[in-house]
Amino acid sequence: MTFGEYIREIREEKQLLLREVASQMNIDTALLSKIERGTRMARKEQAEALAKVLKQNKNELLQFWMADKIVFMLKDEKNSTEILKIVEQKINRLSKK
Amino acid sequence: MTFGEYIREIREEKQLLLREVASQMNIDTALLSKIERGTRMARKEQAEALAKVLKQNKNELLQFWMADKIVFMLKDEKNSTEILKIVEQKINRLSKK
DNA sequence: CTTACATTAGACAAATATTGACAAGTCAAA
DNA sequence: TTTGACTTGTCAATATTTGTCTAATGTAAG
Repeated sequence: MTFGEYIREIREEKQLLLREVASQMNIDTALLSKIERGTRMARKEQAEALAKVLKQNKNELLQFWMADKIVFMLKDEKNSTEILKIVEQKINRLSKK
Repeated sequence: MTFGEYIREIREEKQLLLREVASQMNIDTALLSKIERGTRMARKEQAEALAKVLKQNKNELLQFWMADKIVFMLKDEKNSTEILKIVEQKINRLSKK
């Protein structure tokens, strides 16, 4: 499930309209529609605004948002698993210091 | 070790000058210097050109290059490990399909 | 010290990419 | 057919990235 699918699900659970949520975020309805459908990437501030409007844990949603960005980078790579291993090693080394 | 550190090591092993490698890549010496020092990110084509000039395995170097980009995105995140887990799950699900 | 050459730093314009809004479109329910 | 929710395409404005130039710094040899 992508970030967009996720927030759409929450929005629908809460029975909110695109128009309502977008308005609270101070963005165009069309833009929110695109974010939910994945044709546009939310900016960090927008992800934060979404957490607020949809009453979600901000850090958790931001993690999801960031994960989405990385998945997007990797989605066309045939060696994505291998790349992730390298990343993990590097991150582990970084965090030790 | 970052991508830049890595290629600098190889270049020095081969006793090549920045000027020589940059010239073969058709870029300015200053730019290659920055790439090696990590103040600029190489573009994909430049990473490929480096593989060629330094006679490295292209796919391997590109993996390293991509890993570096992701590490760069995650380096300021406190929950990078958590984020990576989410990414892995998503990637695994994607590759199943 | 000077010279010569390698590398680096900073600033800039040009090229690219991202962003948000608008207008027009589809779609479904009434 | 009207209404309201959502979607799509396009565009100008803005922001970011890119590569180069010049000047600075480092360094080894004479």
